[in-house]
Amino acid sequence: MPNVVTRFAPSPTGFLHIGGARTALYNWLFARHHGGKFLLRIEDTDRARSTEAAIEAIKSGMDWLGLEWDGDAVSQFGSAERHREVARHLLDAGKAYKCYATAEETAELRAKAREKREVFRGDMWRDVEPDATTASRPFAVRLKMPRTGTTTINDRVQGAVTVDNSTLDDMILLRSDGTPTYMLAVVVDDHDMGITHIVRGDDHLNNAFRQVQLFEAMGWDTPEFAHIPLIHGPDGKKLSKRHGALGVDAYADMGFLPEAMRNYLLRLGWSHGDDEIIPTTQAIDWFNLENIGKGPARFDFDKLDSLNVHYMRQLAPSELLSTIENDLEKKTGNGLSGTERDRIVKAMPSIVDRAKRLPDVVNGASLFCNIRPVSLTEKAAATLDGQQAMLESAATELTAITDWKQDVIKAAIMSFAQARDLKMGKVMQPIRAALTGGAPSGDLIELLEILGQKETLARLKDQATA
RNA sequence: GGUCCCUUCGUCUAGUGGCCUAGGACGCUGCCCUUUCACGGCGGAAACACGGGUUCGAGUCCCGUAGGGAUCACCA
Repeated sequence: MPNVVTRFAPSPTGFLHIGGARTALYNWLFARHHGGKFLLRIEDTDRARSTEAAIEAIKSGMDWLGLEWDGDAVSQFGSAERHREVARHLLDAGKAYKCYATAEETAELRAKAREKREVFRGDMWRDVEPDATTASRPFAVRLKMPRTGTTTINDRVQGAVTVDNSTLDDMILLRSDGTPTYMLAVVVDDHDMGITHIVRGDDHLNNAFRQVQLFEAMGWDTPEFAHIPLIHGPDGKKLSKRHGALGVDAYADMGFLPEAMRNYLLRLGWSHGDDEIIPTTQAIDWFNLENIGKGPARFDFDKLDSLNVHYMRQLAPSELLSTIENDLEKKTGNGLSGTERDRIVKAMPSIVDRAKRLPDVVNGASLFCNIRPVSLTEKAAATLDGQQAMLESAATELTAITDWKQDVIKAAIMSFAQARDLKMGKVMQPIRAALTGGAPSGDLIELLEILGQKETLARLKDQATA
């Protein structure tokens, strides 16, 4: 398939939500798979609702996801003159006409038609000759839709979908203030930008039939369409803010890795046999339009989490550390020292073992920083209550160790417990509480070793004297 | 309401008429490992929306019913 060109065309009225992110991903994947181009076009023809902040949010969301677009992002509004020119051309060719009805009149007629259960085509001026009374009035430009026959789209996802032309309305191309509508703008832009494949949400499927008519009126080739099903919330209803209708930046903040997000979004509505773990390079290799599912999919945080766990474990300890470093320093309030860094890298495998999201890693890693005095949870405080003397002598026991290694430490603690006729748990639990303050932590002996004798003793003594 | 689309375990899905006593993943769950938390290992429960056809044979094809969704702007 030569010269594939796809595009992602969001309207800048908010952040890049999860559905848009998936649409962008599919477009990107398809283009990369075919060695084609992936373009970004901002659909900002609605001046009132478009904001610069939203444009930035969309771009940064795509950056985070690693969806690089080719060339500069295009502003649809910037081509308004070209859109008007096309409308004029259609007018001259008799394929469009001037409609002098006001917005209010139109709304009224529409309501009536609906009451009578008739299709509203908006064609009240279609066959009326303009006369002296209309000459000075503002007008909208409408496309003359065919009245007979059918239009069928061979959608790459939905299959062949046919609609009666009689249900198509004479859509507005130019508003009465002379500005182009989205319907006109998309078609013109998609043609001008040489888009070969339009991959978008299936909320646009109905629009596609009308857009096809516009392509044909201009004598342009119609691109291939692929309308992908929408993403729903966990309850099967439309995504709301309560669910996952957050910006992708929110997912970044929650501590998901972009690679995990890509894998999740890819599998949400697309499949490749039984494969679940599909890194991006593999995805580019495999992606196609045919394997996109037809039904809407629900968003599921658990599955996203499990993918996130997988990709966190894929990262080398030092890589993971550098991705959380900023957050870690924010948490501890200090820059990372060399020893702290060494401890964290050493402990990383066990930290990651019990982490689902990046903040879990941050918390786990923070235990290996110099964070004295350790702040205690209520539970930890209760565990420590009355154990001061025991901790004191345990610390003394540990001070005697000259070879600070796990097996040596373990042996020391065991003999310490035995000598006092204490169960291991009775010794381990207070030590853990003193060292971690009650934060989730891994193997205690390993923690001691990595923390080092000095820091361990210091933390123990903090609680022993408390 | 009109038009269009969709319907396999709780969720994401495999399945393109016989390989399906329906497979995988997440989640749930039993056991094992673990003198701590988790990880891990081995198991388990769990679905073809319903009703008619077509066919030697249907999750797979057709029709109907039900349910869900999208859309019906001088928004995009």
